Parts: sequence; structure tokens; C-alpha cells
Amino acid sequence: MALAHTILATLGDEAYSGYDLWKKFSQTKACYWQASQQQIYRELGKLEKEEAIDSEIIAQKGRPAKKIYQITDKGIEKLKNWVLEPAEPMAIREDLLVKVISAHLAPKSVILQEIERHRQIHTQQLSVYKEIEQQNFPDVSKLSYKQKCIYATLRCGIGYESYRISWCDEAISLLSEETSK
Amino acid sequence: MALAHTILATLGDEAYSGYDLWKKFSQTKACYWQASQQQIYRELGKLEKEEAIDSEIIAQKGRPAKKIYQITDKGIEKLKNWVLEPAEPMAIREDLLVKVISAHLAPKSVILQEIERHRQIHTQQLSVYKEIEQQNFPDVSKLSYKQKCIYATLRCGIGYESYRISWCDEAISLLSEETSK
DNA sequence: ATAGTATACTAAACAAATTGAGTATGTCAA
DNA sequence: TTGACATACTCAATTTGTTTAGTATACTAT
Repeated sequence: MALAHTILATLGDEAYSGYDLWKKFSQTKACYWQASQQQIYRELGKLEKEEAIDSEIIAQKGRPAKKIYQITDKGIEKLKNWVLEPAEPMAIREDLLVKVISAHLAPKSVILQEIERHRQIHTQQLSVYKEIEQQNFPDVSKLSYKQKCIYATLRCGIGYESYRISWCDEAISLLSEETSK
Repeated sequence: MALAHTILATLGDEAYSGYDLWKKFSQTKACYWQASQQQIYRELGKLEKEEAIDSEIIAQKGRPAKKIYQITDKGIEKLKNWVLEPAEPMAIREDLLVKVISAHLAPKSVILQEIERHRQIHTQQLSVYKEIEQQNFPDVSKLSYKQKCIYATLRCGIGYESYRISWCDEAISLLSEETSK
């Protein structure tokens, strides 16, 4: 599965501790992979066992020591082989939509407010991505191939949040209408 | 979790067997919930144990007998309570994007062809949804509230596939460009 | 005849994800 | 000095999802 590979890909650029990875995931990686702290620590343990990564303990002043991980040649090989395999599109499992098809069981305002709440969440996330875009990708024409790849994932996140916001607007408008039946 | 609730919501309209539900899931439910046959059968077993649904075995001519399930009052109550709770936005875990950030490990054509393949998958799914839209929702103004809710989920699926196609186009264009660096 | 496909369901092992409880250190503000 | 928060990591239980392997009936095309 791809959590291992996302970690490998991230460690390909720089050494990170589990905690650093977790923060990275909740920030810039969020547009394509979400994982909890526990998942990341467990996966790091597994990857170290199979020697795809190795670790080093770094003492810090004024902070607990941290264990930073580096990708090994074996890990690079593993990642490379995986990239060559075809990827399945993500499975859609959207709780909100299950609630929408069950919406008639509750007062109309419940689902409308919930969609509005989601609209806000996606608007917030979109502004985070747009901020990253402005800060890190001011001039697309000057990007290296590797940077373009990262930028493409950010654009995917921006597209996703925009699509979600549009759908929320459409759904609110559709479900707010007066219905004779 | 929502597989149980998706099943309950589906059984709210009509009695289905596990096999029927599975087909329903791979067709019209696909825009908001995906589940395998095995998952559905297991979930049905659980739901029956907790008396949210009950079953009846129906003999058929020229086919194996089937076990059809109906929602109980307890099940309706369970679904209703769940609808009132807030829903978390779906976690994004998109293998393709992990491959995109690792794309520099393979020849450029590998990732471009893979994105093109995904573009085709999403184009195919979009046309399925549009066909359903034309067949089942020719006149939105005549829909009941309950039907509008179902239609809203279809519109979400249509929006999703459209967004995916647009992103594939953008990514192919971005990554195909000549890069000096 | 038999191979392939569709219907209809069960079981079990395994992998991945979630949830909750802990441990420990250090900063900062009330 | 107490409580909240951030850093940094571990362990265990449970749920959810995937994979593989079955059983069994019946239709259809070769």
C-alpha cells in the first residue's frame, strides 16, 4: 500500500523523524495522503525492519531527542518498482453523501447546515493550498521537472477543494428549493 | 462507520439480498460508497445480529434461493441518529498522486501514460453517470425532496469525475512541457 | 458435453486504519 | 505553580478493508 511509499518518497528529499513526517502529512501532503501519527510510526517501524530506511537518534537542546530516518538504496529500489505499477483510482467513501441520501429522516435544516459546514471546511483548506501556491510556486515556468510534479499534486488539491465547494453550493441550492411533492 | 448506514439507507426503500446490494453498490451507489461483496455480506450479518435488519429466504425458479433483508424500526432509529451527527470529510488517499511525486524515478512516459489511463477511466465513469442523469432525472423541477437528495449525490459523482478529468489534462500538459532544469 | 458466465452465499486469513491510553520533556502564560 | 500546549514516541484493542478460496445452482453458447 501507499502509506509506505508516501513515506519513502518524502524521505527521498530529506531525513525526517516520525513526528516531522506527521506534521508534513497534516500540511503539504494532505492533498494526496492522510495518515495519523500512529500509522506513520508503525509504518516507519516496518520499513526499518525490511531495511528500506535506517535511523539515527538526534539529541536536541530543550526538546526530547528524536529519531530521524533516511531512505536506503533498498528503499529507493522498492519505491521505483512501485512507481512502475499501475495505480487504482481512489475508492470514494463519503459519509456526507450517505447522510444526504438519508436526509429525509431528519429536518431539512440538519442536512443544509451540515453541507454548509463542509463548504466552510473546504473553503478553509482551499485558502491554505492557495497560500502554498503563492509562496512556493510563484512562477511555474521556472520549475524543475521534480518541482512540477509536486506542483501537480498541489493543483490536484486545489481542484478538489474547488469541486467540493461548487458541489456544496449546488446541493444547498437544489435542496433548499420549494418542493411540491 | 458508514457502510452499515449506506446499507440501512438502501434497505429503507426496498428489500434487497446481499447480491442485489452489491450490484447496486457497483452501479448507482458508486458515487459515494464503494464496497466489495464480502464486506457487504459481513456487514449484513452484523446488522442482523444487532437486529437493525431482518431477513427472509426467497426461493426462485431457475436461480439459487436468495436471502432478502428488510430494515427494522431499530435500524431506522439507528440510521436517523447517525444522520444527526456531523460527518467528517473523506480522507484523501490517492495512489496516483504518490506516484506523481515519485515520478522522477521512472521515465517520463510512465507517469504520463498512467495519468492518461486514469483520464480514460474517469471519462468512462462520467459517461455512465451522465447516462443515469438523462434516464432518471430528465426534469429536475419535478423531483420530490427525496429524489432531489439522490440526484444531489449523482451530481457529486459527475462533478468528481469532471474534476478528475480536468486535473489529468492539466497534469499532462504541465509535465509534458520542456524543462530546462 | 463442457466451458464460461451469472446468480447467490460463506468463511477465514491478512493488511490497514482508527481509537484510546500511556510515557516523557520542555515552554509559556495566567 | 499549575495548566495548557507542543514536541516526541510506544503499545494494544478494535474495526474496517482486501484477498483468496470455497459451495452450489442454472443458463447459454460452442
